[in-house]
This record gives sequence, C-alpha cells and structure tokens, in this order.
Amino acid sequence: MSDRDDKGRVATIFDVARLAGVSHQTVSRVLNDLPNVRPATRARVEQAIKQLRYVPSPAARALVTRRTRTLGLIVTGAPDYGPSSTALHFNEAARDARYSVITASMLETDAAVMRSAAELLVRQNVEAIVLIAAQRAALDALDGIELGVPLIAVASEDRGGMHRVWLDQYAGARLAVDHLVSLGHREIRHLGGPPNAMDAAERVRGWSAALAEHGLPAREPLLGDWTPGSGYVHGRVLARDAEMTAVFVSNDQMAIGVMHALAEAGLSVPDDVSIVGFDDIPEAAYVAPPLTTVRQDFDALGRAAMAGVLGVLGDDERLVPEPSVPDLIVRASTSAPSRDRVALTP
Amino acid sequence: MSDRDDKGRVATIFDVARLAGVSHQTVSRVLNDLPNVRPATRARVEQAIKQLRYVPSPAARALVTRRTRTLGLIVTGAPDYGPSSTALHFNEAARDARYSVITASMLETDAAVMRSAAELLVRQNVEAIVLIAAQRAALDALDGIELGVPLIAVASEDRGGMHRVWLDQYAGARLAVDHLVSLGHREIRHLGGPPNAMDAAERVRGWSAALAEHGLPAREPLLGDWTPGSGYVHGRVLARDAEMTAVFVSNDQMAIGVMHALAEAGLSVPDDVSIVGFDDIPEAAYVAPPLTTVRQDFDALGRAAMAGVLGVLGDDERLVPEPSVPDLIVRASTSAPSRDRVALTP
DNA sequence: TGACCATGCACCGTAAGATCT
DNA sequence: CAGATCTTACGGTGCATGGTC
Repeated sequence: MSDRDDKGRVATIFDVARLAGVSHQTVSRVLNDLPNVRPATRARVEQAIKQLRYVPSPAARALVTRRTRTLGLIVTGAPDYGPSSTALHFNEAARDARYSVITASMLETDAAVMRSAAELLVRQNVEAIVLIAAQRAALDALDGIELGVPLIAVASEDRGGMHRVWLDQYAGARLAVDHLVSLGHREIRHLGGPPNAMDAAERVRGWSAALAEHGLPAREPLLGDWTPGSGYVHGRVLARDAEMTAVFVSNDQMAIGVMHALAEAGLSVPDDVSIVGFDDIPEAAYVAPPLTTVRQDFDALGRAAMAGVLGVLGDDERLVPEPSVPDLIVRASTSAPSRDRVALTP
Repeated sequence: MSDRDDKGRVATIFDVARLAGVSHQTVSRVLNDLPNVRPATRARVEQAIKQLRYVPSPAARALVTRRTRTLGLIVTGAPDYGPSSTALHFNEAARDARYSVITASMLETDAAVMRSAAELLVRQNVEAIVLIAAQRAALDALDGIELGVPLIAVASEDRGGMHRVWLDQYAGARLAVDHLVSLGHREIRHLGGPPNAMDAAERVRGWSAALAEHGLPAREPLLGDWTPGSGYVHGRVLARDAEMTAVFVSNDQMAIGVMHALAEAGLSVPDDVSIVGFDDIPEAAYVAPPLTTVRQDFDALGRAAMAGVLGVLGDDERLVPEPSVPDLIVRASTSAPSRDRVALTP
C-alpha cells in the first residue's frame, strides 16, 4: 500500500500520462469523469492509474480548486451520550458522502477558544462548519462573526445567520407529559436542565404547554445541571412534596439521581411516584426500576446535520429532513397514581 | 474576519510583499522565523500581514513541504465514556500542539471499513494515525498493512509494528481486589468484559494474580459485554452464589446492572455483597449505593497519545510518559463481609 | 463542424542559488 | 566577506485555449 517508487516518491498525474501515452490533461479528464475521452483511451489511462497505484494529491487539488472536501466539526461540553452519538453519526454520514471531518472538541464552552478553533478550521479551508453544542453560549460565540463558510448548528433554538438542524424537544416533552396525564396523574412536576441549555428550555416549554392544555397546574420547575448528582439533590426536595405523583425529568442521568433520592426517602417508583426521563441512555433500561423515557434519534440528527451541509453546499438538492420527533419508551417507572396520593390532590 | 478584497480573493504572500515593499521570499522568511531579516524589515512585513489579514494557505504549504500538520484519528465502537473522553482529550492536546485532527468514527469494528478509512486519511497526507479501539480486531485490521505513516494505538495489549500508549489495567484490577481482600473478603468473583476486549483481558489477569498472591481461590470469571443489561443478566447468576461475598466488575455500567439484580434477589450491597466497578463514570457516585470503583485518567491517556505522536514525529524529544496507574475510589458499595456469609466459606 | 486531445498557465507557498550592499 | 534581499524553480492539479483529424 505504500505506492512509492524507488526514490520514495508517489506517482503523479504526469507519470500516469506518460505510461498511458497521453497528456496529463486527459488523465485529469478521466479522473473527473468528464466527457470527450474515447473509451479506449479511458481504459488505457485507468490501467495506468491502477498499475502505478496513483492517487491524486488533495493538497494540489485544493490549491487549484479551492475545494477541500473537508468539513469542520466543533463539539463543546462533556462527552455525554447525546453529543457523542450525534458526532459519531455525523462523522459516518460525512464519510459516506466522501467528506473528511476535522474535529475540534473542547470540554469548556469558552468563546475565545471556540473562535480560534473556528478560525483554524477556516484556514484549513473547510467548506462548512458544523457546531454541536448544548449551550446557548456556544452559538453566541460564533454568532455574528463572518467566518466565510456556512455554519450549520445542531441546536434546538432558532438563530439568525446560521443554518440549523434539531430534534423536536418540545414534542418529546409533550409525549412524556401526555403519557403521565393519560395514566391519571394530575400533579406533575418537572426537573429541568440548566438555564443556558437550549434543549432544557424547549422541554420546559413542552411540559408546561401540555399541562396547560389539560387544564393542570404547573408548579415552578426545578433546574438541575444534567448530572446524576443534581438529580439526587433535587430528588430529595421532590420527595417532600406530598401532592405530586409524577416527575418529568429532563434527562435520564438526573432521573437516576431522582429515583435514588426517592428510594432513600422510602418512596416507591412507580407505586408512589412515576418518573419519566429523556434520552434513553444505555443504562436507562437496566436501572431499578427500568426507566420510562423519551428516546431521541441521534443517528437521524447526525445525518440531518450532514444533509444540511450538503444542502448548503449545493452538492445535493435533497431537502434537509424534517426534525424527527422523539419516541416515548414506556418501561416500569410509570404507572397509574396510587389512591393515597390521588386523594391528597384538591 | 472575512479577509477578502473586493474580488473576493484572500491575500497572498505576494500581496503582502508588495505592500511591504519586499520580495515574497522575505515575507516567507518572516513567516517562518528565519534569520537574516533586518528588524525594521521584519516590522514592515508584519505590519503588512496584519493590515491585509494575511494567513498562509495550508494547501500551498502542504504541497511544497509535504507536511500538513494534520493527524488522523480512528475511533471504533459505541460512544462510551472511556473512548469518548480519550478522544476529546487527545483532540485538545493536538490543538495545543497546533495540529489538526481528521477523525474517522465508526460504530462497528469492520476491517474493510477501517482500512478504507485509514487509506482516506493517508491520502489526506496525515502525518500519523492514532487508533482508539477497545477490540483486538481493530488492531488486527490495521496490523501489517503498510500505511506509510506512523500508527499509534491506544491499546492495553502489546503488538508489534505499532506504537502504543495505555493505562495500566492490570494494576487497576489489583487495586480493586486488594481493597476487597483488605476488607476481609475471601471469595471474590469477577464479571469481565467481552473476550475480544483487551482491557477486559488485562483486568481478568490482574484479578486472578491478586487472588493468587493472597492464596485465595479464583472461580471461573463470567463474561459480559460492557452493557448494563449484561451486568443484570450475570448479576442474577451471581445472586445464587451463596459463598461469594464480593464481585469485581470490569466496568461501571455492568456493575449497575449487577447491583440491580442483587437488589431484586433481596441481597443488600454492601451488607451482603460488596461491588467494585471500573472507570468511574459520572453516574457511579450517584447510584444506590454509590459505587466503589477504579478511576481511569482518560485525560492523561489522551495526552499520552499526543505525546506518542510528537515523539514519533520527532517534534518533541520529551519521552512518552509512563502509563498512569488508575486510582481506587472507595464509596459505599464495599464493606467488610457480613458474618453470615463469612461463616459459609470453608 | 465537432469529437478528441495537447499545451500553457494559474494556484500559493518553500527552497536554493544569485545578487546587492 | 557576510548579512540582507531578490530571482528562479518547483510541487501537482484543473481550467482555458488551441490544434488536429
């Protein structure tokens, strides 16, 4: 596979041309599938390419075409299940479309670091930049600055000046609440994500809209930070609320913490309190009790991001697919409310 | 930031040269910090660079130097906490060293896909390829084929023909078992990872070596697949083993499943059975009970991979650091064995 | 005339040799 | 003579132009 001649040089288009007895331009035409090449000539060139194991130089090609078939990907935040999965599937979709992806990952959402990473990508002549970032601040960091290349954000809030793909967090939250309401719950509380998280805000919106539609009260939501620890802390608070019979938790990690706190307080899930999470992380089906949750299709999201790129670049006229709506996965952490608790509600 | 003139062109080295009143070669000398440039001239050139917002074209530079300052990263398998963290920190370390990283992620460890991804990276003239792969098959896929660039594998088993960085899984496993032994446990079972996982094999090795050293029996280990579900399945088997008082589980996800199964069987953790996991995932501190586990320093691992790259490329003479030894994090899932169970052992 | 193919040049840097002060 | 600077060549493509049958 090392494709090198005696002098350690890889074959060039001129080597191929000489071997095939044509000009380098004809080789170029064959490479790029252009017309006006006689089939016999084409065959000779292809034979020479194979024989010399010639592969075109991306650097030389990029220099003259100013196209690199390379995309930039910026991912901020901890390597949690959602963003990591989205990045993985985006990467696979890009490879399928014969694009390379230069990735810039960073734990912190620091505006200066993000901007310098974006500039680095632009200098590498990426054709578009995809941003996977849960926090609003990540969009702010790249908003307004003129990158010179299209920016596609995976984000659940709208923003001028950049393209966007997302999953319907609002609809997912409504699924969760509708499920609890249909089981007979009337006092349904919410543990949300951090205030700067766009997904969290959409889920709060869905929760309160669903409650309003059913004429049910919406108590002030609690706000965690996505971690199991914050779920535990707020779970202890929720355990003292004798009126509520169900909690819609904004992600599965916090839901695990909530269930732990409820168990410690002597409350049974789902007999005393029903719990619905969000994401369907791998652990969700195997905690005690298995968690009813809202599954997000990160595969679709990653592919949608790539579809967005192709749409913007004009490679592909296919429209970017509609945002997919999450699925409710009913497991054992939800059931009809117990008589005792129902009796307490007004 | 769009750095373009009226015709939409970015500045070239010639534009800078003209503005500074020097030749483009002098500009190049300034860019590359070469000597023999008068301070006054250097200042004029730097002023012109700033004024035109000139940045050198990586494509043109790569064409002539055959160096791209770009690395390839291949990551296989699900986006679990360990590999995702390692990839993140490697990425940050690479950026600190002013390298770009082209990433190829793939869910499946398919030899053909891996090889074509590696070839794609080589065509992009990456200067080295880093492989993060838990499975032995991933090393097999790239073993032997002549890539033409150095390959640095993050892998816990040795392999000819490639450089390697790793965390000391064997020592980590010994820490876990030593902890259990020091608490008084004498019948310590093991739930390992899948047979094709290199980390899993090392942990089995550490577990059995520690037992042998203490003169304790090593029963045949069970083998899961890293998922919480497989932990649950094997946990039900373990629950019927009346003699064992502790289980060393090869990762935290499976440990969660095991604890769930034990709880279902009416066994208390740690009163009846002590559990030690591996990894210290974010959930570990908040499950019930909080999990004693072996923390791996994925940050150090990612940086070690980058150090390995720099070492191979000769950019940096600093030695690749010694593999770091994991830390034991003692939480509530381990305690001295109960009298009842101890009495049962011979 | 049109299908086929060759020639020259641009792209934007770095490296080596030539020239000037 | 040597430090400072310039001139020339080159890398590997794709595009525009032109030539030939």
